[in-house]
Amino acid sequence: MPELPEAERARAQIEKVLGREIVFVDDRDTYVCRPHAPGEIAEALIGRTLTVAHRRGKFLWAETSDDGPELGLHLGMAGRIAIDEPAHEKWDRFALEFADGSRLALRDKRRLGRALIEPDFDHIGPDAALISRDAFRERVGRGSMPLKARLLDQRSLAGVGNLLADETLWRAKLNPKRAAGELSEEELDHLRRVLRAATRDAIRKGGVHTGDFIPHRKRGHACPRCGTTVDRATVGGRTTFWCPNCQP
DNA sequence: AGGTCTGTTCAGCT
DNA sequence: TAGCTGAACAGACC
Repeated sequence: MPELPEAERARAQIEKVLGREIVFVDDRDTYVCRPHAPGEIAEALIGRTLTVAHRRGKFLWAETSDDGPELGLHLGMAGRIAIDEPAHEKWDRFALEFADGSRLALRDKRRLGRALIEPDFDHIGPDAALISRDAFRERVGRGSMPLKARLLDQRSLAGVGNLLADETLWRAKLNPKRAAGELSEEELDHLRRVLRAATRDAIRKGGVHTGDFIPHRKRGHACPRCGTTVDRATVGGRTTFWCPNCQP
């Protein structure tokens, strides 16, 4: 279940194959490669190389040589980038093969990942790890939506998933159900600092889904800070855990 | 073995 | 327009 930290690892993986000539593209999965027909992505990429790998939030894209189209990739909920691993017939939803025999695959059990050319990121907000203080105040601190729902909205802010949202709100001692627009500037600034720190920690630990990032995120578990049993509810359409004592 | 849960994005409502 | 709901997917889990 990739979030920003996992996406950054994936971007680094893509960097390993920059400059290699693409000789084959497996774009047969019309769901993952929508809206393209089979062969369209292949036609656009064969003969070119990937030149630069970018990321904003969870969205990945690579520039291609000779003014070629950009290649957009998204890991969905279960995807990862596999470099030079033996091909997996079922789970490799998209793949590039290079002239030197190496291979890049979008390996995704759930099939919610995406691969497409000329991706459009106009509607995606600034990266959660890079957003300025003023932009954060403006984009997050508005509206009547629950604060957690606002953090998960990739148009407001790109990169925060369910686990990172819970971890960040727990560290910041903010209740996920509070209306985002009712936070003070001080609370928003604090939230932004905590979010950046939590994101850095998650990247360092190799991702947010390693198990120990937010250990109390289970029914009936105790808050690591005060021992209170955590509450559980659906907020913004997502399962949410919080400490009713620390996050009033 | 079957039902429930999982998370992100997007379409389609109000 | 803002915000909410459910569909899409398919494996993990109980």
